[in-house]
Amino acid sequence: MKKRLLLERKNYNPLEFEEKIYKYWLPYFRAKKSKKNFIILIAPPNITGSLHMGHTFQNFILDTLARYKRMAGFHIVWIPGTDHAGIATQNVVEKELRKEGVTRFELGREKFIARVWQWKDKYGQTILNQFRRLGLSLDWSRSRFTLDKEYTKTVQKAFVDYYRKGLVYRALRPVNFCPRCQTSLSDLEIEYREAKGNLYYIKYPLKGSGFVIVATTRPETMLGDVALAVNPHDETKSELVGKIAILPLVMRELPIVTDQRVDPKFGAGILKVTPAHSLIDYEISLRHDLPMVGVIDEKGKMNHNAVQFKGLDYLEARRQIVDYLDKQNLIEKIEEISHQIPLCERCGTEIQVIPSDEWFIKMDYLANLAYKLVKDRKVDIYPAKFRKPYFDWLRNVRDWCVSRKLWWGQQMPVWYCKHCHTQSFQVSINRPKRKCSLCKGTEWQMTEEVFDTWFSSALWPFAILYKKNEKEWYPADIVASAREILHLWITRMIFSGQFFLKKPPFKRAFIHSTILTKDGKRMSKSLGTGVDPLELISKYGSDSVRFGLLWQMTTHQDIRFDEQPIEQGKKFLNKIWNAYRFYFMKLEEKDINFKNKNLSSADKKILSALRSTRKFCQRKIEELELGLALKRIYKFFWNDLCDIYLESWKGESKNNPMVFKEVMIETLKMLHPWLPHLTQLIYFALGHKKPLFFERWK
RNA sequence: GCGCGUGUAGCUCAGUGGCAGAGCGUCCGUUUCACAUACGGAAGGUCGUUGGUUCGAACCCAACCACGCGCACCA
Repeated sequence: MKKRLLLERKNYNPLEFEEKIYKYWLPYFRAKKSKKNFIILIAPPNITGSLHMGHTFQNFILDTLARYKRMAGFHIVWIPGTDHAGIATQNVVEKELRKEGVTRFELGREKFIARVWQWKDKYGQTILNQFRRLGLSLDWSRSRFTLDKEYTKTVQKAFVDYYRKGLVYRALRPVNFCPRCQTSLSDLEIEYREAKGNLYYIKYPLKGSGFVIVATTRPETMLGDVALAVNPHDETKSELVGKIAILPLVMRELPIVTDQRVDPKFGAGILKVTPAHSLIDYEISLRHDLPMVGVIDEKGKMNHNAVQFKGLDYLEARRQIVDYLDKQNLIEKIEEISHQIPLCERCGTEIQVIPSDEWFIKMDYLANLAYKLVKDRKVDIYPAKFRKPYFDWLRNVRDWCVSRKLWWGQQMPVWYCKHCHTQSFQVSINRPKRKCSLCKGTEWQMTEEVFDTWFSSALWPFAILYKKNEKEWYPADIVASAREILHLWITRMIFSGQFFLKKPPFKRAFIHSTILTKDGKRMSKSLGTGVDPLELISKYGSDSVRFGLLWQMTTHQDIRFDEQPIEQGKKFLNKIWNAYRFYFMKLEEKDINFKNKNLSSADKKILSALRSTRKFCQRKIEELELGLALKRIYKFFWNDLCDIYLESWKGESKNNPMVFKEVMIETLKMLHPWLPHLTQLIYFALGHKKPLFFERWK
């Protein structure tokens, strides 16, 4: 790729060169230990899909930063990887099976997992190849997967460690349960949908005489009622406190208690307490020492506590119970309301809250760790407006349910006695040698439960950046994340890192804006509102797309996607290409006297503009205001350099060729983080043989 | 309900107290020897609304309206 190339072509076509240039760079992306490392923690994409706008945007930001830092003298460490994405991947493969008419249960655990590995081999690579197409400066020789052997071991060890330090417990507690996925879910894996429903006002007779009215949207759970509750400050209800109500259908006696979680303005101002099927009710039951009576099982069917309704689907049970109550004249009225229904984030099935045997991590100590690190600025959550939601979440967080009854994930290092089953367990990586404390048996079986995929993600920085007695790149300088996984991922990495390595896993967490559709809606594959970044790249080239996205980037506002700035990017590439052509032509035409030290006024102006632009950009890049920096460079290039300075070279010119030369190379360096492929190509054409990112910004 | 953010040209957005800006789009003109993916020019705005502070407000303050997001509730 010589000078000739530049002179021959009046126009630049990015698609022609980008992939070749990327291949040329690869060996130079190797991570190595250095006194001046700049370490980036990648967000490993799920193996479920292909590159979307969010990945593209996030990694363009990081790559631009990486190239800038490299040109400021740092050695970059940026290691790629993919996430097994437990429930998400399991569901995609299940969907595939459904087309073949097979369920995962018919296939069996082992065969099913083999199927998922097949999926992983096929699609896990796809998304990484797409990262290459973006031009990211990643060290491919160290790529990791969250389910590789070493990683799994790290995850299991971490759990054992938590257990030994007393942060893990196993409990029968109501949890969010997806009847289709057949697993528990954390609060963060649920989404809500607005739906119309009925609010049933039901008469509960009082012991002695009279009755109270209780409103509920879910009459079928009333068979699990163990109390009624009113707000302690609700004077209109105070004479009820201490009385006993009778649960219709089963005639159970229900004490009437007070609890502040009751909203006196909702419904009839009386809450039926059903600890087995509501998290709030469960909390109330702990405060009042109430039992838990479950009536719905994990398939969403009524269980033996539901007397004559046993075996019915919960919706059918609701219908029959309302029917029964109505015949007994116990329905006061039915109101139509609009309320939020909890759905499984991954499959859309309505969530049931049911009691289930699960493993929990105590959050108070860990939440406190995470809180302090950000409060003391040991971790910079940036922009600062995300600090408040971070603190709020940690203040209110519940214990973390980390067990999942899925098949795809890291198996928990928990062993149950073959005879006593879940009554007796050991927590250890290897098969326990101890005797069972109940039956003295010595046969242990590893549990089929796996970890919440976010439990493993929380250990990502630890697993990929830290190795004892070897190269250590922990902690990272920066991680970038979408807003929606602030708690799911960022927060949990912070306390996990601090807990295990006594150091937070990164110095700065950058929460970048979201790319929305042109009408400000969420981009979603299923709604068909997504824009495929790869299509854009094959239309305009990677540099143009990078330009277009970064051009629109701000740190404080979401982006409404617009193809136009990408188009503008492509034109800009052409403008740059031609500016360098012009430079060549002039140098060839003129017999340059390099000893000339005189500067024209145009020389002085362009040097000054170059300096101030560079200074401005350095400041803005550190603030991650890449959009502002890019706009400034664009303006400098088009107006100061092309419109004024290059024009001043036309005709008779008193400009100094040395200045010309310097300005053109310095400008090329300044452009490189934004337009890496093009600038590298021109750099070659200028006669250089090394990667442009080895140059330094002055 | 609580919190965060946004509202500036047809569109996407810059603009932190001193003459309202950019890119695209639109209209008119130009193939002049780097680039028609270019160049020259033009039209286009009650800066969400109301009030306040100020010599002066797009910018600071208050209230309101609209939109987006997060959290909680969702019995």
